[in-house]
Amino acid sequence: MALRHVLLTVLQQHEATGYEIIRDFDHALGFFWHASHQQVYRELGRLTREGLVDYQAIEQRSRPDKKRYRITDQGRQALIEWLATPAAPRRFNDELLVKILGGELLGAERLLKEIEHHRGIQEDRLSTFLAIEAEHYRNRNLPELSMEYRLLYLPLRKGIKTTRAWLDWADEARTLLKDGKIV
Amino acid sequence: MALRHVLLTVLQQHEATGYEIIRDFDHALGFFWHASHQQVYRELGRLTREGLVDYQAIEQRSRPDKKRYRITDQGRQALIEWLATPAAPRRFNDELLVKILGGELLGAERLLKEIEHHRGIQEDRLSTFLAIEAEHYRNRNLPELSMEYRLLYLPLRKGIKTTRAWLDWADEARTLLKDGKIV
DNA sequence: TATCTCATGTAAGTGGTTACATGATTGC
DNA sequence: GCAATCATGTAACCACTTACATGAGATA
Repeated sequence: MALRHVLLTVLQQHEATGYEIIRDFDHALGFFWHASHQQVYRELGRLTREGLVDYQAIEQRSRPDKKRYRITDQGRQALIEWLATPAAPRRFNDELLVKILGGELLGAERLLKEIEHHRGIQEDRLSTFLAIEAEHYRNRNLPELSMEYRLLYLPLRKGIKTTRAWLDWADEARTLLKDGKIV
Repeated sequence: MALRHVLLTVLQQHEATGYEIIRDFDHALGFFWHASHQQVYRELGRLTREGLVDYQAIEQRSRPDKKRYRITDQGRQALIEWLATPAAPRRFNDELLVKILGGELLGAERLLKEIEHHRGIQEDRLSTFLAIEAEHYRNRNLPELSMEYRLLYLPLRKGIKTTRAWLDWADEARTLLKDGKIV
């Protein structure tokens, strides 16, 4: 039930339409949260019914009306309560590791190929992160930036560090698989 | 729909009861996959109905009968097909990072406290991983170990590297938050 | 006396994915 | 002419969590 808190957090920073939030999930927000547009619209509907957000309808020609959402006092209250309760540690399921467990059936060569495929994706991620860092944060005084920007720096740093750790692990995996030490 | 493939992978290595698999999820398997006992029993039921696994009932006094599951040829076939199709890259949702985004409302001090709380958990994880590595893998020739053990080494290494990256990030976060550069 | 381990399940609810639906405007 | 962008939604399905249920034997 954390999506609602993501939405409240975003709306606490600035008003937004569902469409805009969804766009954010494909960009900056997407580095640490994913949600489909169906989820976002549904949750915004619920939050409205429960009085945690409200919206101003903006008429448009030849398009569905925009709904510009705002957090309400009640919503801000709920957000503060959530922020104050410690998050449960995340457990995550990693398909690639399962495939490694099944590696005997697949064979070292095909396993390596799969890992290399993911390496490509991770390398792209890292370049994206580094480009954002170079453009927005390097050679700048953090206190000069808006609070919203500053708060995004820690997630970005986390992305950089964990992606590097992943690539580092992939190097090691490659060595162990190529030497036939594992499969 | 990947839980079924985890179950097939485990059963491909050796026969097991649902109970035993659940126990594994709390131990070695748990480092990269989590599933509740309800999920496991239900999925084993489905796999049986679909003919991908079968089981031998073992009568017991004063306890529910054990069901010792085996993978079938059809199941092995399904597993091979799944192994051969590349996994989609994982996207994951990180509550802690959302809280950082909402950090303005919470304040740097409470944010730090929350991060320290998670640090404790991650440090425990790392010690566990290192203990397992020391006991089972360090100062050993990998090829001497059973295939099953060897295959578990890569996930373990991944756990070690990513947990270290996490702790490393937490150090940085602490510095930035303490200096008041972020919040 | 209480908790843990063994060993299996059902039921209800929430969260998330996939597919379907509409329709004008802008850029290649 | 075709795809992408803007802007919203419904419906069906699947995954996962939480709570409830049983009951003996072993250990503290």
